[in-house]
Amino acid sequence: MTQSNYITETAVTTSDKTFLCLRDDIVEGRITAGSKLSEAELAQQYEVSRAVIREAINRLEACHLVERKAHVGARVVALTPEGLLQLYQVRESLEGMAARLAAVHMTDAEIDDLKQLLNSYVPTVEQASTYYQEAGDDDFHYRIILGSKNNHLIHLLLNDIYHLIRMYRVQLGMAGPRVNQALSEHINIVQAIANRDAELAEMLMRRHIQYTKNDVYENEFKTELTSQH
Amino acid sequence: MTQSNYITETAVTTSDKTFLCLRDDIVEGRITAGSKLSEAELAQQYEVSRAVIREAINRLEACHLVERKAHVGARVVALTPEGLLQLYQVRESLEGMAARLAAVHMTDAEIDDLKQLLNSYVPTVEQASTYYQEAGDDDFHYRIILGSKNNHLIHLLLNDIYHLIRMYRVQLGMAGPRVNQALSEHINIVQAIANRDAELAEMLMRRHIQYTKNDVYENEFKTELTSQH
DNA sequence: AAGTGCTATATTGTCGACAATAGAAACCAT
DNA sequence: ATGGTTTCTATTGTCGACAATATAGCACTT
Repeated sequence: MTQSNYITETAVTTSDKTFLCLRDDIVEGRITAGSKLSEAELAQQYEVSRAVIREAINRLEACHLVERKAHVGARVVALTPEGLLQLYQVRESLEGMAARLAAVHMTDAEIDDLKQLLNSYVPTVEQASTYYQEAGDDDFHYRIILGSKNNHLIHLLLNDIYHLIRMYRVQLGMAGPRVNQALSEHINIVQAIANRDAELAEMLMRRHIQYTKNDVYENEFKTELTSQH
Repeated sequence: MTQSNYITETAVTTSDKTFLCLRDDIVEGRITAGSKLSEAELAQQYEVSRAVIREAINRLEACHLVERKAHVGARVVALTPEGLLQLYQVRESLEGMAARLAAVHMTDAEIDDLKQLLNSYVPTVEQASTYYQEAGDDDFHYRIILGSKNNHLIHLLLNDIYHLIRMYRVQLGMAGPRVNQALSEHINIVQAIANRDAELAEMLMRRHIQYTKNDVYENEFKTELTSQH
C-alpha cells in the first residue's frame, strides 16, 4: 500500500522505469546514502543508455534525493539529524495547511470514508500495530493531503518530500511505540475536519507531527544530538 | 535585485544558461503561458542541441513552470485564479514557518541589518513606492526565508515556488496600492523576530501574506471569481 | 454523413560517439 | 620534503542520428 495507489505513477518510458527503480534503490538503502552515482556504471548496471540515466538522475534531483554538481557528478543525499529535523519542520507546515484546507474542501463522503477506515483499525491496533505504523499512517496522511484539493500542496508533499521522509524512516528503522497514541490523534484530527473546524484541524495536525518528530529523535538521535549541542 | 543575489545561480554549462534563459522568457511572458514547447523549434531558436533543451525543460518542470507528458511534449503552465490562490496558500504555510524559524535562528546582526534596511525605506516609501513594491518586498521576504536556516524550506521557496509567483505577478501586472501598509507589516514582523517571539512572527507573516492575496484578488480577479462562485 | 480503421508524419525517446572539464598524478623547482 | 605547475585520465556535457510513439488526416464502410 504505497503512494502508487494514489498518484498513478504509470511508467510508460524506460526513463520512467529507471527513475522509479533508482528511487526505490536509494530510498530502501540498496544504494548507500551519500554515495556517488556514476552515470556509466549505472548505465550498464540498469542496462540502459547514459541518456536514460541522466534523465532519471535529473528527476531524482527534483525530489531532493540526489545533488548534482556540474562536471563532477551526482551524490545521494546524506542523512543527518539536522536534515531530518528540517524536513519535519517543512512537513509540519505543509501538512498543517493541508489539514486546514481539508476541513474546508473534503466532501462529507470522503470524511465518512476516512472515519470508517480509522474505526476499522481501532480493535486491531494492538495486534496489527506494525501495519498501522506504516501503511495505516501513510494512508491517513495521504487522504488528508489529497483532501486539501490543493495541487501545489499535493505535489510538494507527495512528490518532493514524501520519499525523503520514507528514506529516513526505512534506513533509520524508525518505528516508535506510539501507535495507539497516533491513532487517537488521527481520530481527533478527522473529528475536527468533520466539524469543519479548519483552525483546530491545522493545530492538531501540527502537534501530531511534532510529537512524531520528538518521538523519532528520542529513539534515534538522542545520543548524537546531546553530544552535538 | 533579484534572487541571484542570494542563491548564486552561476551558470557554468550551456544547459544552465539555456535553462535560465528559458525560465526568464516564460516568467516574463515572452513565451506565452499555456503554449507548447517544441524541442526542435527551441533548439534552433536558442542555437543549442535538443539534448540541452530537454535538460532545460526537465528543470523547468522541477520548478513547476512547465508540464510534460510522455511522447506528447511540454507545455508552459496556465495561469488561473485557482492556481494563484493555491500558490498563496502554500506560500502562507511555508513563509509562516520561515518567520517562526527566523525568530529562533537569525543572528542579532542579521536582524539589525534587516531593521536598518526597512528603516531606510520609511522616508522614501511614498516616492519610491514602485521600487519597494517589487525589489524591496522581495528583499524582505528573502531575508526572512534565508534567516530560517532551513535548507529544505529555502530550496522549496526560492527554487520551486518563487518563480511561479513572479510569473503571476509579472504577467498579471499586480501592483497593489498597499505599499505603506506592507512596509509597516514588515516592520512588525521584524520586531516580533527581534523579540524572539516565534509564535507571533509566524502569525504576522501569515496574515501579511493573506492580505497580499486578498489584495491581488480584489485587483485582478474580482469579476472572474464572483462569476465563478 | 458519421463513424471507424489505417496510414503518414511530425514529435519525442533513446542511443553511441565526441568534446570539455575537474581532479588526480606526475613532475619540477626551491 | 614541500609547494607549485603541468600533464593525464576519468567523468560529465553536448551533439547528431535513429527508434518508438501519438496525433492528424485519409480512405473505407455502413
